[in-house]
Amino acid sequence: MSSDGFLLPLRLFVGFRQLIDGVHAELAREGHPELRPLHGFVFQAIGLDGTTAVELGRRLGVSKQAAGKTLDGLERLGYVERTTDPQDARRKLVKLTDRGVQVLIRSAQIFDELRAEWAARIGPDRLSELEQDLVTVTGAEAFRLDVPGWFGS
Amino acid sequence: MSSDGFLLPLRLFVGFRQLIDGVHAELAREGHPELRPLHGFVFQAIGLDGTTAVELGRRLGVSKQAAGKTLDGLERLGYVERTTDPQDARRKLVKLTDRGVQVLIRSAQIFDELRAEWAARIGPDRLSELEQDLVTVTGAEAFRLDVPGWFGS
DNA sequence: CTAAGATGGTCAACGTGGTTGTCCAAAACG
DNA sequence: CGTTTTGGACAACCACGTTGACCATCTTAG
Repeated sequence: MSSDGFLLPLRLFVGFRQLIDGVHAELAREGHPELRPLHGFVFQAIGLDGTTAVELGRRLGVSKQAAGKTLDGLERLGYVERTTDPQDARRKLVKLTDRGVQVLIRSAQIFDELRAEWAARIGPDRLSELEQDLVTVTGAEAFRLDVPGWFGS
Repeated sequence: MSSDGFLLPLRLFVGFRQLIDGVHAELAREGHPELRPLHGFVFQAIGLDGTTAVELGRRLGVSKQAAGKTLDGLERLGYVERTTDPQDARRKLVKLTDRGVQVLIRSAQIFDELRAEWAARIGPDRLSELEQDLVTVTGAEAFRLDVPGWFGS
């Protein structure tokens, strides 16, 4: 049985999904039930300094239109706001609202908590090794947000 | 900077994606360019014994309709065939064609090869530990195929 | 044995997400 | 200046998953 090689991607994904689901379950409990797994990465990509739709698309590896649509949703939910750039009338600066910043901070905290749970189960040293090994193996590749289209047909 | 906790899910996903992309790049090179990341898991779930659409949906954590649609695509591509069950006229048995079985076997081989590359980079012991730790942490949770809907809004 | 319920499959409608193509206004550059 | 590039938005399109409904068939209870 060569299921050895198959175990690895499976477990990587299950681990990923458990962490993401864990964060969003807690966020939902704290008043943010509308947030989807995708949104966490968008928040992260926007950051505290804000960006533009085009730049966001670049960071996430999707088209500017896709990034724009996602921002539309986040804006409707009140996590993001667009302002015009006084220096450049073409650009619209996208910034997190207070509510958005709160989520970003909370997400980081919850991720840390979940990481601590992992550390408690396998030991902090093993977890550090695991992280280090993943970085070594995967290199500098960035996160791509086009998961739906990538995964599906 | 609490990016520690955020590093973990990111790297898990990047690793997952690199493995999946690696397999499908190679499969594409070998005459299966139409296959999508999703399909590998479907093949695995169908297995050498075959199943039905409903059962497939159960295994993958999606509705029977979604499973049926995916099978439609795979059938059109010639990787799967449906036959009627002589014991039960309601059921349609889904089995991999020869071409489908080939892909399943090749996928396993390529996963093993990619795993070997990882082992070469971080050492076989560290890789085994990594796998073991992931299993310990993630438990018995199954793979869910509803990634597009799960991830997106 | 028949009637009621459960099960397998398919069709249709809907919502979401991403993509390409097109267009326009504002900047940058020659 | 005029031309090219850039940021943004609109539209059409396709893929995937979901729920709801419907039908045929098997199972089971009265």
